[in-house]
Amino acid sequence: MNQSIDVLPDHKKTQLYRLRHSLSHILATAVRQMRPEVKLAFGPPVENGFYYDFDFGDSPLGESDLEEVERRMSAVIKERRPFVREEKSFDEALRFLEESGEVYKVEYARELIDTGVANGDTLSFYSSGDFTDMCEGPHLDHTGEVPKKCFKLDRISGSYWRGDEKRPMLTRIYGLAFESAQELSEYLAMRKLAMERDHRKLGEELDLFVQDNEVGVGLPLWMPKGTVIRDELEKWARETEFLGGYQRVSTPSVTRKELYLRSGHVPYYEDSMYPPMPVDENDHYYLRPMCCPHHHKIYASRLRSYRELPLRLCEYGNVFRYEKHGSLSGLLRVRAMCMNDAHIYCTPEQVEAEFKAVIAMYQMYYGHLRMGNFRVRLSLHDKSSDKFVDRYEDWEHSEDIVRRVLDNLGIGYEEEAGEAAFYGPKVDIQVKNLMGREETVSTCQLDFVMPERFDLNYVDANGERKRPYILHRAPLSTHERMISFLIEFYGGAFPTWMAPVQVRLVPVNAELAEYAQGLEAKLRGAFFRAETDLSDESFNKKIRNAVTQKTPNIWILGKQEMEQGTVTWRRYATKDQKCVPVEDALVMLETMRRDRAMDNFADVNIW
RNA sequence: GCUGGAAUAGCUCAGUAGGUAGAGCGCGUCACUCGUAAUGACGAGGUCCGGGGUUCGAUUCCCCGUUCCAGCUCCA
Repeated sequence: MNQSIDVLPDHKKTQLYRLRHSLSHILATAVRQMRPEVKLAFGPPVENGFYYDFDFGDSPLGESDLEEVERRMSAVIKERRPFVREEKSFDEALRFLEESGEVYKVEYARELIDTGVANGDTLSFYSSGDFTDMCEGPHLDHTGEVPKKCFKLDRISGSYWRGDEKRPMLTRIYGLAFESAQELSEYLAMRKLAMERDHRKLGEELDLFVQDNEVGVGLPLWMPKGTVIRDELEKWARETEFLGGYQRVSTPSVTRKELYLRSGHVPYYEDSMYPPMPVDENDHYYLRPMCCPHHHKIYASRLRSYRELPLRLCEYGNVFRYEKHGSLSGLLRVRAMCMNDAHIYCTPEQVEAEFKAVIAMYQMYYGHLRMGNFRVRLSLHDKSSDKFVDRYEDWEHSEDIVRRVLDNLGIGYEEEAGEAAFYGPKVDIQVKNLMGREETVSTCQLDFVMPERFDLNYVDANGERKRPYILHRAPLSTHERMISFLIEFYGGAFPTWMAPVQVRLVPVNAELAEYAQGLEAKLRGAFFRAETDLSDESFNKKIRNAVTQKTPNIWILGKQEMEQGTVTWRRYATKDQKCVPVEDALVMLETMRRDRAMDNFADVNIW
């Protein structure tokens, strides 16, 4: 969609870029053969391929038409049509587009001209055969340069013109394209493999969570095994927060409207909240979409001295957000979630150090979990939007603070305007899931608005009342989102400390059952989640079942082990095994649990 | 919320040119008692998503709804 005609950046000069861009023109050429009346919108190259947006009016193409489109594209490629660039003056360009009825192109051309993005006094067009499109290029020399079988139409879906839901809904056709047939098939194979790790699929297979229509959409039910993972994360957070000087609080999930009028969430974010519940005569209650106002109220419950600051209040709190139906997805986007929330109230002098400490905590968590596949986004306000509070100097000031913290820590980040919270800038950890959809996992926000709205203050050393700053932070995100990413990232294989079943005891035959159960009791006595396979299955099948469930540790018990007081310990991550005396094995397990060893990775040595 | 697609056994899916359905896995029973990824036999499971319509008859065709999937939008 980025069709600015500035000097071409490097990535646009690559052969792959030209290939994908040319294929989007070839796609449009084929589509126009089938629907001569079609109106063209944007058709850029994108990651893994290209797309083109069409307005089909009353005769849309559907999924079943893609095969024919692809056939026609191949025919165009065979014709070796040259791509010819032509510059048209502004007037000429507009006349041409208007005459061909390209209303979307006309709008875009006018915008390029009006905003001065079009440098010089011309707009460029590319023609290949009878198809001409306004386009900055570059393209292949001719359609015959498209390698054989290097592309595939992938999906067809809707998209709004200019990404604006108030404007017409267009039809977008996505294609995959690579420089060779082999790369395409490799990509397809990779994607197929990746889908095996889909948290929705694994969540069901591993019995982690379910959704039930009678309960409601976007309201997952956590099964016993999934709850183990939540509990372990929470336990870790409690320890980490205790060491970080946080204090735990507990606050309710429903609240009077008054609170959200004060915070400003009503009316600004009312659309994203569950509708209010009428209670008593004139009172309305909301399910809370976040915990902050409750924590602010705890802060405000009495006068605070500077000696108490920073005050760090934390809570794994349930929050409820009325997300749009079509955006719900597994655990990734839900309407009820449990958030690793905390609010830090501090003096202006303390802000930087506190922000730094929070970022350090993020680095610790992400480093430990080996979640290296994220980008850091510095989310700033956007002056042209009315979504943000209107306090220019505070924005500049607080954005500087956050930027400075990131710079000092040497953290690479990308700034994005318009992504801030309405009350302040934030640092977001952005992670892509298997489908390539990027979501914010964790966020840390600097808030200069709520202290005033809630009239929060503290008494400084001189006896004067001052406004504190507030940091909002959620490094472990919500259980729902974090665990959805962990499932996919780990392929469902959790480290021992988080695993629903930590040790699966597999007796070689029925005679060993009693011994196995004794060992299980011993493990459970030491608070390990151990299970014995007492089924009548073959030994091979028992191993297979334990492996399929991705149990991190299988303890195999045969006659020899019983006699020697050992276990044969098979690791999931490596398939290695080792015979270990029972007492030693217990100590090793204790160590793994204490250190939260990431033994789901093969390079982690546990013996 | 919007556009498109889908919904058949617990799961993955086949099928019926309109005459109420089948496989594999899983589950149950029995036999087997087994040393590192699937022992064998038998059996039980279905309002073919829900509601209307057309029809002698609808899982199949039409309409409406629900849910799921993909994309768009949104995302404190």
